[in-house]
Parts: sequence; C-alpha cells; structure tokens
Amino acid sequence: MNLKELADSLNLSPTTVSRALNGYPEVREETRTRVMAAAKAANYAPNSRARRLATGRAMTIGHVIPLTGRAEMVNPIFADFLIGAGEVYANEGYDLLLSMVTDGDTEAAFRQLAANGSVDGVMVQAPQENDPRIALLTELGLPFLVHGRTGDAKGYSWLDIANMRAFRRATDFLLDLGHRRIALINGQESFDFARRRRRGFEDAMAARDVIPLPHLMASDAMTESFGYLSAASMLDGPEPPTAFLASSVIIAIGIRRAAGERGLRLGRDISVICHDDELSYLNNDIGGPAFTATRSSIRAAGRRCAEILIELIRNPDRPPIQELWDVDLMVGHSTGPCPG
Amino acid sequence: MNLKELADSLNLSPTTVSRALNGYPEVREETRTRVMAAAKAANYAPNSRARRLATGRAMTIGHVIPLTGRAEMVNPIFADFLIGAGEVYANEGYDLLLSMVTDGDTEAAFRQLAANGSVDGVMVQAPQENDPRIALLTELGLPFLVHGRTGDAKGYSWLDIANMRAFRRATDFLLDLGHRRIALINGQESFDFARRRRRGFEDAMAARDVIPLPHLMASDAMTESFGYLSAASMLDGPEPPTAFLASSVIIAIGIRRAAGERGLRLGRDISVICHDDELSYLNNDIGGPAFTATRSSIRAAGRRCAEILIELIRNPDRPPIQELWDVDLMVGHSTGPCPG
DNA sequence: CGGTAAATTCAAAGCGCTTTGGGTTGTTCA
DNA sequence: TGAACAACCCAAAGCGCTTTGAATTTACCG
Repeated sequence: MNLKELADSLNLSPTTVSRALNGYPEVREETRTRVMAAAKAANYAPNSRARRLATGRAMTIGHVIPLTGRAEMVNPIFADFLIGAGEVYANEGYDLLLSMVTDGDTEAAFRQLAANGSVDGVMVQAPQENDPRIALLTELGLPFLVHGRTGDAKGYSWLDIANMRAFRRATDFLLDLGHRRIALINGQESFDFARRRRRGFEDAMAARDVIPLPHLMASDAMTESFGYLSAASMLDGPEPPTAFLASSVIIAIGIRRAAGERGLRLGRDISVICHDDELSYLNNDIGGPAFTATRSSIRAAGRRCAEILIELIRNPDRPPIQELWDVDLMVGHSTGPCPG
Repeated sequence: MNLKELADSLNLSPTTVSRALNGYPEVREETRTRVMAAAKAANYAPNSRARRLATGRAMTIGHVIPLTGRAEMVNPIFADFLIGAGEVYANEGYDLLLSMVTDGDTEAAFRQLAANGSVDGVMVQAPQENDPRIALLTELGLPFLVHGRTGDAKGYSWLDIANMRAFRRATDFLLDLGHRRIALINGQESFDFARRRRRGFEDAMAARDVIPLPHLMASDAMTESFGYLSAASMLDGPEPPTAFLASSVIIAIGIRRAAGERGLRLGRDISVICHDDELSYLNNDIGGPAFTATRSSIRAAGRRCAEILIELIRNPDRPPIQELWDVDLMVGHSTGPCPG
C-alpha cells in the first residue's frame, strides 16, 4: 500500500492525503480523520526511503565507533550511552545509524556519511587530544556533538563531566583519610577524559605536597584484567599503595580481585575509589555503594547528548551548546583511614 | 555534487556515469577510469536516499532492542554482539539501524520497520519461549535471523550455542570433583537460553541421582549485584553450596565478591564455573583462565549471524539456515575438589 | 444576490538515483 | 561495399513521497 493507492481508495489526491497525515492545517478536520482511519486500517506507513529523498532529511543520527584495537575499552561505556541516546532518538522520530569503523578509516567514514547524506548529524565520543574529528566535521558542515571535550573546547558543542574536579575531590578524600601512597589506575591517557583525571589527581597531591610515585600510576584500556594486573604488581612491589583511585568500576573490580587474593580487605587494609558510570549491570548500590565512587550516569549523558544534538540539527545556526556536569562523590564501604 | 553535475562536467549522460560507477559492463574501460577519477576528485558519493528509493533496497539491517525493565541484562552481551555484526555489515555495505524500544512496543516497531521499508532484514536476539517476534516477522515477510532459538526451532533461521550440552558438561565437571551441593545462578528463565542451561544442569544432576536443592537455584537479570546477593545469601544460609554454576562472568564476579568477603578462596574452599561470552573488557584469560568456564565468543557469533542474515536477504527463497555451535570448557583456577 | 475572502483540494514538479529500451558509431564478414 | 552485429552511450521513465502554485468550493457581507 502506497500513498497513491491510499489516495485513490479515498477519492482524494495524494497531496491531500499526505497533508492530512502530516498534520498540515489546510485540510478539513473531517477529511483528516477519514484519512487517518483509512491509513490505520490499511496499515499504511509512508515509505521512509521516498520520504527521505523528498524532504532532504535523513531523520537519522550516526554514531561512529572506531574499532582501533584498544578502543574496545569504550564497549561497556558506549552500550549504556547508546541506550540513553536511543531512547531520545526514538521519541523524536530519529533513527540511529551505528557504524563500526576499523582502524584509521574514521575520516573516510565521516566523509562518506556527509557526502551520501545518510545522516543529519553525528555523535562523537571519547575525544582524544586535538581530536581530528572535530576539525573534520566542522569542515564538512555536519552537525555534531562531542561527548567529552578537547583542545580549547571552544567553537563546538559538547557535554562533559567535570573529570578534573571529580578526581581532585576523590584524591582529597583519600588524603584526608591519611593516605599518601595513592595509586592511580587510569584509562588510556590518549583520551582527554583520562588526561583530565590524572591532572585532578596530580593537582590534589601537589596541593598537599605529596609526590605521586611513578610506579603507582598505570593507564590503559579499562578492563578488569588491567585493573587486576596493575594492582597485583603494585601490591607485590616495593612501596605498595594504601589506596587506589580507579577510572572505572571495571578496573576497581580487578583491583578488588588482586586485593582479595592477598587477603586484603577493602575499606580496612586497602582503600579504593573509582569512577562509576552507573552501568546497569554493574550496580554499585545495594544497601549503599559498595565502592566509594564519583558517580555520573552515562545513560543520562546519552539522553542529554541526544537532545542537544537534535536541537543542533533542527537549528543549525545556533551558537554551540556546552554543558559541564558536576559529579557526586558517594562514600561507600571500600575506603577507610590509612592503616598503620 | 550530484550525479547530474558530475555527468555534465564529464560531458557524459547520468546513465553512463551511474553505470561506470556501479561496474556495469556496457561502458568503455577508458570511460570508466575517467569517471572514477572525476568522482574521486570531486569527492562524489551517490546520495544514499535517492539510491535507496531507486533500487528499492534499504541496504540497512535493523537491530531492535527491547528495553523492558529487566531486559537490560542484554547490555553487556549485546554490545559485543553488535560490534561483531557491525564489522560484517560494514564490509558488505550494509548500514546498521539500532532501535531502542520501550516495553511492549516491539510489535509496533517491527510492523513499522516492515511497512516503511527502512530495513531489509532484522536480527532477533535473546528469544523467549514461543517468542511472538518469530511469528510476527514470518507474517510480515521480513527476513530475520534469531540468535538463539525457541519452540520447535524449525521453519526459521537461527544460530545458537549448545547451552544444554555446555551446562551438562560443566555440571559433570563439578560432580566429578565430588561436589554435590551445587548452586545454579542463572539468567532470567523467561529466556530460552537460560531454560536450556537449567535443563542441562538438572539432567547432569539427575544422571548421578543428585537432587538439586531449590534454595540453591536463582535466576534473574545477569548483573554483578545479582550474583553477589544470591551467592551471599546461599553461603550464609543452611546447606551452603560447595560449588557455583553461573550463567555469566558478570555473575561469577559477584559470586567471587561474596566468597571473598567470607574469606573463601576460589578453587580451594569454593568452586565456580561460569559461561564466558568473551566480553572484551572482561578478559578471563591472563596466564590461563581465571574462572573455569564454558566459552563461546559472542562477538564471533555476531559476525556469523550477520553473514547469515545477509545471505538470507540476498537469497530470500532459500531454506532456513540453522547453526548450532559447540562450546569449549576451559579449566581455570576457580574450581577444585570438593573440600571435606 | 454578486463579489471577495477563506477554506479545501488538486495537478504537477521535483528530490537524485537506477534501469529500460532504444540510438549511434565502429567493426566484421560475405 | 553493404548488411549484421558488437560496443558504447543516451533519453526518459520511474521509485514514492513532499511541496509549490493554482483551481475549486464554500462562507460571508454589504
């Protein structure tokens, strides 16, 4: 069933039927209801391919996920972000085009998306320092929103959490408890967020004249095994840490495993703070948070990012939208005063 | 730059340019290279909306993710599956349309997809018993592939792992080690895969005349906290288990936490076997597997599922394709003989 | 009741591509 | 040399929708 057939069956022109269906005012109310009813009865839905061609809009938003070896770290995060964004897209009538791109094909992928017009805008996640995607998308004139930020953070739209402030605060919290040998187990520091977190950590340490120990700092893709291996080697080495600051719950779980194997009890023998993205399957909050954590829902971020991006698409000439979210510090059972 | 402009700049007709670009034979080789070069120089890419309308193909595959409260369990799994599938789609020139659907809107979503023709086929994940999606998609005539299976598993295409066999084998392994009080911490048993796993467990127990204890069986969304809470209450209750069988690494991590808190060492005081989907950020294999596990890469499954679905789309009249994957049992450090 | 404005409806022109059904040119062979 | 046949290229007709500009009908008013 297509528009013409539907129109014929109603003895109306395609024009009128199209207008009735799309809520234009120049159609009699009685006619509209008649059309709506017939459309429903015939299970008619306008062909999206034709509609997209005619309107010039793709009604689609692209998420391009680079699969560069280590970037897999994004997985656990990006799934929840995607769900949040997807909810909003669905409500607003946008489709979500997910594009996995290997290796260095990211630029080509964006150029392709822009040239063949299959999306109205794209979401950029996990920017690196001076991420080339930002310049590229600006050049291509494709609306985009960055989750995170980088460079001078001017001239484009982004939403980010206050990573530096969060990690400064978390570090202060540990320092207040008397800890001095604090380990930082961070995400890959090619990513801006990890850089900022490290800076927050270092600033807080410096403010108390505590020198961070190089062998107590690690950074890599945020997997459980990375957390485990780093913590294990730090705990077994000289000058073991009395506290850990971890960039994700997943890393913290690895730390907990290493501690457990060594008979160290969290919150008593060893302290752990992590950043908690509130991943749905890693609920950190049953009868109070298990890990003391800086907390910010990645899914909520996804939702808000989607809203902003849609606003950007609908209103291409508006100035950039920039939003910085503050982060809560939730005290759980994994921290305590420095022993000894 | 569109086709007409490109054609004009070459003093050729759109017809010829289109044919040159799409590899049709009735164009001189010299002309073809000239066209290709000009297209590349002008950074021309055919407008995908127009192309889709003209060809009648969407070149898009839909993944519909239901967000019914608990179904979030799919998250950690579906992300890796998606990546696997996405790789294949990209290679074959298909786009991936991801659709989050709340609640009971799944049927409407499929009907919509079918009616407005925005996808050529859809992937169905995590089927429940007699999942209505299968009948619906069959009725709609939309090509689909089920990851998992249900009902009589005839008449439609699917790819599944041998869940029953895997859990029977895992249970046997524990029984061979002398365990009798074995706990099963399963996924939600409305899902077919969880049902089969339970059956595998029960069959193995029955074959040795061991009666499964009802209070040692739990099933729910596969989160870390579910694993933790179930294990904690089982360990603290009467007749605590000496071994656990868990439906996912995430659950196993929760079990490990509960065990750790109680001073129980994995592989010595308590045994744990889980099913490992080889999630990239939960690598269970550093110097041999941490958890003894039945193992099957969900990402590889995603890849293969994508291949099959594309084959189904290209060749709509072929008989159903059904593939059952066997599962390895990897012995790790989390299992040992029943103590005492 | 004639005339004008407002309310409805329609015909037709795209959107940018693919594809059918010819043309045109050049080659081959009797 | 001329007919037959490739080889190559093109004009034009869709694909199914939206939207412009115009036509038709209805409503209203002096």
